[in-house]
Amino acid sequence: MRAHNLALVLHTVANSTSPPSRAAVAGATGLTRATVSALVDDLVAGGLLIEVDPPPRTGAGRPAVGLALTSTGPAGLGLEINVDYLAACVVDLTGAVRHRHVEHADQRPADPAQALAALGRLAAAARLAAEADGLVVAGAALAVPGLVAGGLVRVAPNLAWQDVDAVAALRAVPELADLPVTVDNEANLAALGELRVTGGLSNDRDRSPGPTDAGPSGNSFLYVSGEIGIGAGLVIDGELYRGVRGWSGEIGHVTVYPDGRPCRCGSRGCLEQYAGQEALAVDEPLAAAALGIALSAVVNLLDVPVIVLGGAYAPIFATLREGIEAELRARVLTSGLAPVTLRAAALGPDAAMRGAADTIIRGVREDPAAWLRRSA
Amino acid sequence: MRAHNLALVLHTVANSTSPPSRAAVAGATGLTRATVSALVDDLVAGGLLIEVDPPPRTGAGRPAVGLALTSTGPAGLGLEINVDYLAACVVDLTGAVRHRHVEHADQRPADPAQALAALGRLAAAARLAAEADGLVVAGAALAVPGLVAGGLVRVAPNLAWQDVDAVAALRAVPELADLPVTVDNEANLAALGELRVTGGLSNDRDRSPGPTDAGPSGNSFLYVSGEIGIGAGLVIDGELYRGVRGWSGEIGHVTVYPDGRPCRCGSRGCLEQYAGQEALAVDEPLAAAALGIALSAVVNLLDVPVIVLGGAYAPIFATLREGIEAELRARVLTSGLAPVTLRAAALGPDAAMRGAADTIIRGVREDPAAWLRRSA
DNA sequence: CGGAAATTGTTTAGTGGTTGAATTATTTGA
DNA sequence: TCAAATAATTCAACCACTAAACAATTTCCG
Repeated sequence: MRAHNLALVLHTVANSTSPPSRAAVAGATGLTRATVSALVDDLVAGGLLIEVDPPPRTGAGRPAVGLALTSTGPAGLGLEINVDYLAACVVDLTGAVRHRHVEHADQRPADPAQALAALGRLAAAARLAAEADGLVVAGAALAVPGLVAGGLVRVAPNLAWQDVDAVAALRAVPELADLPVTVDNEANLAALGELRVTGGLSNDRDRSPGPTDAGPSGNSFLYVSGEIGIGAGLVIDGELYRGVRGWSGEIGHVTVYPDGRPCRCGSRGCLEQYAGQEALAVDEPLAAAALGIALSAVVNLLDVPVIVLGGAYAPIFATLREGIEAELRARVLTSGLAPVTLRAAALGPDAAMRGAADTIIRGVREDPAAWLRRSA
Repeated sequence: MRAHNLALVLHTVANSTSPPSRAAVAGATGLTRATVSALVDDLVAGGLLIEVDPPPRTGAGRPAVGLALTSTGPAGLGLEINVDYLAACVVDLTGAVRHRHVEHADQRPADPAQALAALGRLAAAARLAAEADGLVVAGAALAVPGLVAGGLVRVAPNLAWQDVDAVAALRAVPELADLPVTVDNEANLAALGELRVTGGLSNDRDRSPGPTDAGPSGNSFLYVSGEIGIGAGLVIDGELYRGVRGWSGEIGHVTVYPDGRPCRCGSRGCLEQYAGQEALAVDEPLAAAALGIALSAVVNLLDVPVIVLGGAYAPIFATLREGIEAELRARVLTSGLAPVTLRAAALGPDAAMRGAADTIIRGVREDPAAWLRRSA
């Protein structure tokens, strides 16, 4: 219960636009001022919150003390390995990117061990730089362009990887040996990165206890990442849906034209053949129509109100938009009742890396009690 | 916290195969025997649990007292209105169907008010019969073949309904005036009915605190209901996913052949035109292929491990199976890593009605504290 | 200016619910 | 017949939250 309330308080502070007072937090959470005081004291002592200059005064009464997330506490290490670059970044509890290291190099000739060793060096450097700033790296997450299951990269076609234990390889680096490390699909993590930047702050779920529970749009969207392959990350009410075995989001192999072009996956008419980077370069209208057909299926099945186009789609969003929306209008059953919002990704190529780092700080935010135990 | 633990204990008892003792519940939940004793006493006093004959002895020691859900406590009233019948059933806390009333009659000539009045009479009779057995009906849920939003039936094409306030109509019946009533889509509720009968009992989510959290299949499946239209209900980890606005599951209007047959929704090539009841009667192999294509999209997107075919598909499952599976093998990216399980629905035409009743008793199970307050 | 009102934050007593240990109850087995 | 084993209850202690009083600090208003 204590753990839950600590998270609740932290969450409330994080989602406030201006530094709230203890009393404001109490009002927002429904807890007593006394309880919030006690919880806040713990969070301050544990280095998760700091007291800051009070927000501009409003009326009579003793002046409030503002609360904010610390920028010198736990941090997340976000890593990414992709076809033509390696990257690492450090994000602090406030969500600010504190360090960012990118190394451009074609990874395809390298074998997995080489690539991961190089990434490990990058990660170690980022960690060192972060700790010089007083940050404590709480964990690392790695984004890969492939299928991940059980902590293993099962297959990453564009890297020519198969059954690679990336976590073990990274933890073999001495400077990272003590860090908890996870791996995840690139599109999934990019979706989380997008969530943090756009919808992440206004959390519709724990709004004040209104009577109507017909949740408004909330933080729900499908992030579509157009690279050589096409991946998607589905976020429902602020939470990433990974699928039962972690293999969700393979929108690239949704059938668009049943008897169409053969795909490297063995099937025919996959979206990837019509809206992948190669096809995109040749025929944009075709890509838009194909995307529209596949996305209509998603909306019909899942009632997702927002679709975010990322990766290679983001820069050419304007030219794709109309073609996609035409298909959505025609093919989504409920398009007359409420339209589907289509927009370009806010984050550029950093989305996956940022999302990876975010999973770490999200972990701290959701279970601050664990962090307090650790730093006690 | 008390409320949470009450639910936890009730859940543990409900999901046990043989009547567990208080000590067994304590072991399974991680609570102390003392705490469980106190909680169980409340649940027994409130009429949710009963003490039953102990399970067969195992060794030395004081014999245990078995615990089980009462069959004379709260009950759910499940209602269904469909093209050619009205139905009502009463399900008790154990999940047993205690009463079942079906009235065959074509509803299309009737206007919504007439149909709902007739259903109201059926529901009132069912409630009366249930209360004669000592049951207390805790609420009612209605299944309709249409789109539901904000408690209203927005559109039910096969009933020719539009913006019907079915809840208000039912509560206008004097015998039902005091009952909480909800409405939901037929396929959604049928999926819940299926969940209760098959996967509902073995709940993978609160299994003992093992280290690996790579959840095994769990209670996740897509229920596809083939009627005149085609609807789907998606269950993820034992929970129904309704979509942000409650409009998920419209698989009938997923595009299968982009330039195919025109559909009454205004689009072209919708699944419904190839695997709806009319198309089904004409060309079964075509229906199977179309279903296979649409279902492949679902699996690629959501990584759903199990697909359940219900409604008109259930009786002809054997003839559809191979055609669907061929498409799944070809079109699902991960079909080589783990196959998709295809099976026929276990419940017949009662599925939606049973699922509706189940939502009510699920409500009681998930918040027993509310029930105790009420019966105190 | 000075006191009343307002607002924040802390202190203190009280309460609900859980834990842990000791106790009672009831059986099997030597 | 007594020891060991298992089930359930009792009771004191404790933790975390609540409610209400209180202290601190400001604005408002005469």
